[in-house]
Amino acid sequence: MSEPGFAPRPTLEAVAARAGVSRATASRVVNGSEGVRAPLVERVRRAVDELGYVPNQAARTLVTRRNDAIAVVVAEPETRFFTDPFFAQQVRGISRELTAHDNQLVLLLTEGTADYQRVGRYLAGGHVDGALIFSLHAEDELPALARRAGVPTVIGGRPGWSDDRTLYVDCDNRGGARDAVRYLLGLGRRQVAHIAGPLDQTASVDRLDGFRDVLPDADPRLIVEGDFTPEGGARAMTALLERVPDLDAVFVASDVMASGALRVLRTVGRRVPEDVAVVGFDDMVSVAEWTDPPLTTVHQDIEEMGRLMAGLLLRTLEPPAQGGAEPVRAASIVTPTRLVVRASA
Amino acid sequence: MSEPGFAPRPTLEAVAARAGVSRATASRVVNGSEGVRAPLVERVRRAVDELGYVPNQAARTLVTRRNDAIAVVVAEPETRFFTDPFFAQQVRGISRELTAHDNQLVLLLTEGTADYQRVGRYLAGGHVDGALIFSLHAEDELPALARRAGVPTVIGGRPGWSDDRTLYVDCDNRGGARDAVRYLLGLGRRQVAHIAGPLDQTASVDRLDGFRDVLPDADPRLIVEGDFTPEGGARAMTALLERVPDLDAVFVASDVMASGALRVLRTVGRRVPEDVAVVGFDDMVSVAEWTDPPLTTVHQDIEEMGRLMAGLLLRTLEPPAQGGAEPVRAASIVTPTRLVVRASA
DNA sequence: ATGAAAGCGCTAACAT
DNA sequence: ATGTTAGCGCTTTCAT
Repeated sequence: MSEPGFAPRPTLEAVAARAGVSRATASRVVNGSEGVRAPLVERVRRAVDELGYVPNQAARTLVTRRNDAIAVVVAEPETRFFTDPFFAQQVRGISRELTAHDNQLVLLLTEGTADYQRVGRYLAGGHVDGALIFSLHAEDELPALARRAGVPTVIGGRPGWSDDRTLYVDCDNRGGARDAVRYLLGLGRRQVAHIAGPLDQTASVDRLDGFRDVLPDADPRLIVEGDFTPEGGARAMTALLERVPDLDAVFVASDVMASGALRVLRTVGRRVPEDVAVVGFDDMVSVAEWTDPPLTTVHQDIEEMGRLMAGLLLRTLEPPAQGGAEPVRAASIVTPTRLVVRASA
Repeated sequence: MSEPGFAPRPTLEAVAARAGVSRATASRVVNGSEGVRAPLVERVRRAVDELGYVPNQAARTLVTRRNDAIAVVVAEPETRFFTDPFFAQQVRGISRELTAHDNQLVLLLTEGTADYQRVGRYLAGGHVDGALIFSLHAEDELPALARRAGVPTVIGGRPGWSDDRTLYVDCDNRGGARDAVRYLLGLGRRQVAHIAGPLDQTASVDRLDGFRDVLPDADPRLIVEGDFTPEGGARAMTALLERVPDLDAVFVASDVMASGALRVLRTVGRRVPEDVAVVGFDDMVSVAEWTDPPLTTVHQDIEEMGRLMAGLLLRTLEPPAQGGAEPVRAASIVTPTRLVVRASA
């Protein structure tokens, strides 16, 4: 299977020879350029089929400077990437969009900043036409790295700095959080707590801000920082229960953390939603529908966001349409959220 | 960030000029070849740094025929790929091994056979040096496709056909299943059922065979086929309960399915393990430790298998060591399993 | 509409 | 030890 030196792949040259045309014409046919007469097209096509010709991508890239591949860079320990369905759905959206445009997805996993150099080299090496960067914590230098490498980038989630040359796709975290808290209040809850995500990520901060928009005078003890894992959610819930034993509701910044919180609640015998109402965030179906009880949560269309990211990047890559009209500047996207009511609140 | 026509990346030529050497020497330094005198090496290094030179991969690939990239092809709806922690762990092992050898991972997701052509083109296009193929169902033509493309391949899981030119990495499914069933019997259980995986996959068949090795005369009604999802496990459990109400143990072919089965058991009020003992397969920690009760299961080192797959493939790719000795033929690998006892049995 | 020819940036013989 | 040179397979002017 790996015997070296076997059947070399046919080249364009071979196709041209077989079709009795020049390499240039063969190339035109292969790339679907206009202006090759039908019979020739036909002959070249046949030659391609007969030979099983497939263009050599390296050669093509060398001249076109196009890879038709984009990198997905995840600045998060691989553990979380694979454990958290959030990424899964996002990547799925991306993959779909890229595939639809004949682009490949190159996955670059980083296990801490030690890998950043490797990623930098890769991006600068011209392997990919663009990059999608994920899960940035404050001060993350991945985007800067991509910029230095001259690789167009779209970021997943609002970056910590503002600067409108940086494109990103995010959902309305703050608005979604407000909806969640208002809903809880509407239920008549009086002591609403919040389990936040890691506060070095904007999504966490935005959700916390939404919480505060509605409850500006909330007792600070009602707010605990988690880490987007079930264990973290469990720990946070335990802490909350200890500090504010009479809480009657909690808005958790992610479904995954909420699942951990629910577990703790069940363990200590608090009924959900009777004693404590719980609202999550994300609407990760695989989590929210399977918790006990099923989770009321803020829905965001994660897969769609992935698709949007890829679409935005691809658009950025397109040649600046030469119609005299000023090119429509690609812009960041913020998608809406909506509350999905299940049983936990 | 995407302004076209800005700072072209420096070429080797530029580095050579700046260092005052020939392109060849610059190349030697960049690639760490022996036999360049220290002062020159120094000068070239400096030029590289000053210019921020990074080799153009396309150009390099064109001549070396090496991509330093391998494809991971998953023959499974993306949904399952991202939902099932099994893949996650496997990919993680692969990613680690590849990274350690400076190889990139290109993820090729296929959503049904419609995508096979696309994958075939990609493999044949010479984008990657090899492929790792996953989750094959019977009659899957992905491996044939890779072979036609001339791309060395290692398969995850024993393929359905035998032919020892095909390399694969799998765990001892049959032995693990035997251990599980024997353990259940050792507990004094008399009516041991089995929830199998999809029987068009060898892993499922092998686990079922292990079950039968120990219980050759098991009532056929004790065996139900699932689909490696929690829902499938739940359905299978329900069916089992209906057919054989007095069953007192069940060996489930995957932890993920077992989680669904446990849910059903809880719902209908059977205590685990008192009324029904449950043993899973995989030891997917994120699942097995979090079920209620925690799952006794057959452990396989999934991440390690990923690593082994990548290692095996990389070895296949190496030039056939020129020491006169006959090259050690790379061989398929079967890893051991072991029972991990938690609370469910 | 088609062909000839000039590279894209790099590595690897081959010379020196 | 270093430089010269010939491609790798392809796209793309530029002629015709």
